[in-house]
Amino acid sequence: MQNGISSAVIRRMPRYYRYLEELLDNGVDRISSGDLSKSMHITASQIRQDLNNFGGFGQQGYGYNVKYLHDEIGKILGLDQRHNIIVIGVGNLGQAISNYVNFDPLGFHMVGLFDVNPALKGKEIRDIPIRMIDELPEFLENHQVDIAALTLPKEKAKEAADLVLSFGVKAIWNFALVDLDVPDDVVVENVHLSDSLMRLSYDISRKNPKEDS
Amino acid sequence: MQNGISSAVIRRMPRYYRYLEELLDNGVDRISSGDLSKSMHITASQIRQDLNNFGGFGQQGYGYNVKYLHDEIGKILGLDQRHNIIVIGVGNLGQAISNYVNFDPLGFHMVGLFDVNPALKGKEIRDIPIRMIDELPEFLENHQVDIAALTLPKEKAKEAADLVLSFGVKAIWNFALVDLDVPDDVVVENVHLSDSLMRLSYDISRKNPKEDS
DNA sequence: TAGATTGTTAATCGATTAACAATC
DNA sequence: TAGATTGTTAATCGATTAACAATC
Repeated sequence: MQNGISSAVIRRMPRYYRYLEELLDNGVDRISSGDLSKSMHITASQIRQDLNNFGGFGQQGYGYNVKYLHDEIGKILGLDQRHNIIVIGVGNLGQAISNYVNFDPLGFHMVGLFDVNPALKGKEIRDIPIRMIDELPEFLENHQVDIAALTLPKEKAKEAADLVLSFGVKAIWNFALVDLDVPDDVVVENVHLSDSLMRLSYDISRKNPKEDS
Repeated sequence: MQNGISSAVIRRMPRYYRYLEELLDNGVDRISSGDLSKSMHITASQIRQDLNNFGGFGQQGYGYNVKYLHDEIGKILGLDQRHNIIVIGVGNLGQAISNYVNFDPLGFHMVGLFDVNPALKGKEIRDIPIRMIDELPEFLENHQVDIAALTLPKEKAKEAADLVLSFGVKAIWNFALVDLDVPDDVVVENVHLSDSLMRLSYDISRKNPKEDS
């Protein structure tokens, strides 16, 4: 029931999870905030503050047990629960996401693919058939869908969002270049690739300024 | 030579750009911070503060000229300059990015595709042939490359990064799940899709808590 | 001129860092 | 026990919001 934890903290959690996983893979079984600090380039203070938003996972004089902390962060992030995902818009990006196998071990599973393009009908990606978008309502009524990934042009993204929301989907992973207005109980996570590219471009000009006055 | 502008501000700039573009498309030619505030759900104060980091683009009593502001933000983000991109790792994600046409109008152009998989050799995406990675050094010597997009497994991402850096590439668009350590004059923009999905998952649990205590 | 809205300074709020007592 | 390192409070720093004089 922990509420109101700042999004700055949340943004760092998956990164902790990743580092801890690597430590696990390397057979490290304990780590101090000081050592983690060095490898992550974050202050030890921030690490301890971040973790203590969720509970005291460490032990004075010892540090943190890697496996335990890893699993606890996993639970915080909801990775102990299964999440079923449908992908709406099976263009290049939609296909890439559907094919991406690394999501499965984290509990995210593709269960349905939808498009408007009849040429795709019946094709399969990792054994999942591509369905036409008009089959979506029936599908949503008969399957548990936790997340809808929107990988379609922005003009169509809004209606797709409205459609899935009207069938009770509560989470949208939005790759379309629109900001979706959704009710309070729905969550949206945006992945705007061109925004990312523009920030990179900004940093490039800043580091290698041409002749800006 | 504007330096030290906070990354919180930079993170918002592409979004302003997008909203202004939409206003332009709709034939709107002036906008006040108050009106923009309403549609973007940001305070008017923040909008004015953000913009004034770069200069006074508005006019008292009038607001901002949409076309002018749009173009100025474009310049700030470096969109007035051409950026040549190579994609290393032409798997599903690499193909998706290579096919994404929306980057071109922003000045980002794919100029080379590289992979290790011989089966891909000679295939083309949008008229760009896929080359083998051992052709990369020669390519870098003969072509202007501004950005290297790394869309390959994390084990290979580090060596790919080292390789392009040794040939003078100064910007990396990193989709691999590693944090790259790079020299000071190199910029890295990370797109970690699974991090994004984990944040979404966190928000889902927060809004619809199961039986957490 | 009167009204509107910016640019900018000052006030508030929140996030990061530092310090240290608690404790394993 | 002595040493190490956490959890947590206090201090600092930075970002957001509010207010208002400047000015178109």
